[in-house]
Amino acid sequence: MRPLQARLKSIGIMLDEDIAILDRLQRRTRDYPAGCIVQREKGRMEATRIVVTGWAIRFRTTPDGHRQIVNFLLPGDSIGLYGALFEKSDSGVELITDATLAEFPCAELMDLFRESARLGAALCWIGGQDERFLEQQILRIGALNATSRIAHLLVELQQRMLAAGAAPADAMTMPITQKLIAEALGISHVHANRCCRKLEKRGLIETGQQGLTLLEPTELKSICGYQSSAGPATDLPEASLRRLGRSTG
Amino acid sequence: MRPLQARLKSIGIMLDEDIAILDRLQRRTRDYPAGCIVQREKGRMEATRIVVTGWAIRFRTTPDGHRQIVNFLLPGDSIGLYGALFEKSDSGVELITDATLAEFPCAELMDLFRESARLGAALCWIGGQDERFLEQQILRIGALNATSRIAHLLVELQQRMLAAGAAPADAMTMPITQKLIAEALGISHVHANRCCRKLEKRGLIETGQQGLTLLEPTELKSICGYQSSAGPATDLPEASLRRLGRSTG
DNA sequence: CGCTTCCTTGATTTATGTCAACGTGCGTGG
DNA sequence: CCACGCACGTTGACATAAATCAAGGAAGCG
Repeated sequence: MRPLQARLKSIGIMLDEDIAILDRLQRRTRDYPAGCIVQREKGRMEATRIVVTGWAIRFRTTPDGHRQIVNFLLPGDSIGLYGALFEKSDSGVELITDATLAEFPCAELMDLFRESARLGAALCWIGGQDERFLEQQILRIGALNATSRIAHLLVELQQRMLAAGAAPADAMTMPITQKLIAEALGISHVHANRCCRKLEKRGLIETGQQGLTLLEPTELKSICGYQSSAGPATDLPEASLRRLGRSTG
Repeated sequence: MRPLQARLKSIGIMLDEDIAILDRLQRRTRDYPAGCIVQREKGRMEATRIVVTGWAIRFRTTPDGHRQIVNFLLPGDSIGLYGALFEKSDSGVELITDATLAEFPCAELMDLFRESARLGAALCWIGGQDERFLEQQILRIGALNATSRIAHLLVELQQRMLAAGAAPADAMTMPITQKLIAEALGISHVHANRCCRKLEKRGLIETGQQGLTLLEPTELKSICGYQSSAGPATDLPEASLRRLGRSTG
């Protein structure tokens, strides 16, 4: 199953017909190589895209050339979900691995809203989750020290991989470099390296050529005081579910 | 005119009937004193609220007691816009001035989506803007030094006041303390004070008992490399406007 | 009047940035 | 095949931004 469907299925309101609609929406996919800029900063948003496989980053650049990663995009995440509502994007999107993206015109998304109120709500829910990820990022950068920031980020990414349907074993290894960690967390890559080495020496993570591996997620959580956000299964209020079920017709 | 209407009117798709609907949605208001916690962290979201007058903060707290402000809420901003989609809120909301809030059940918002596709899109647009504010906040905290962070925050808040319909003169003074600035930008209040004093001595801002005043917004922008996001007037693509106009019926 | 909150400033410590150098793997092109 | 450049990781020495500790002043408020 595609990761978007996996995420939405976990909130418990998806019917088979909804899954079919989502399959249709993502029928056109395209492969891109790592390093590809899928969305330019201040550029037009032409299409809505959904990450099917691979990882990407959403970033912004300051006038002095400093690049800040605002969020990582994993399978199941959207690029330009509100594309129909905004002429331009403030942030850019770059692929950090080879990736497969599902692409469709922004307008098709609005048709989907008409077709199924449940799905419309589900996609708003995705958007709301994005906002939570940004809040988590602010918490990390604003309130934690460098080592805790790294632990916090790694734990969040793992949770998100699991939510997108990755097998628990696969969700331990992620295709990120120390440089990316540094750019995401507002620290220098030298300092990021030192903190990573510290975590590695404590046996909490492992770095290899294909990425970074979490060895002790539980301990990582404890050193950064990670608070998991409200679980998806219990998150959608029952009253809303019934409402949406009715209005679909 | 209420600030929410002012913000939406500036994007150019509001008809008189839409304004009337928004007026009706905000017919029930309630006054709260400064310091009031309107939404508890990890608490249930009972209602959707819109700030009519006054300022608030959205915050999160780490296990070690550090409070991080993730966003400021100004007149026209929403609290719990996606209330129907999430059982609990991850962040808390506290009023930093006396405030008037419009309150209505989350479900009423979904009725509104059915009533006017234009308004539904407009409210998604508000949600999308919130996301941009969070991205700005990440950029500030992650990529700028303390003084620039302060300048950047102040400029953004002023822009947002203007967008909500404040008179240009009023948009110069904001009801925030140095402690709040520190909590928002991830710096100590002592350091925030030193940076503020530096800006004050350069004649860029002024601090008085009723708040902080921007004297030289232009220069503040230049010292932090502030990039204004795409303007609202040109932001909603024409194609979407026409689409929405039709589907309203 | 005492309490609280906010602002202010100085002295000192600490976390993190910067600069510099070097190793490794890896793809590219000769 | 080798030589080369390039991106990434690693480590040390040093510089600096910012945190912490400490103390006090001013304004609001019961």
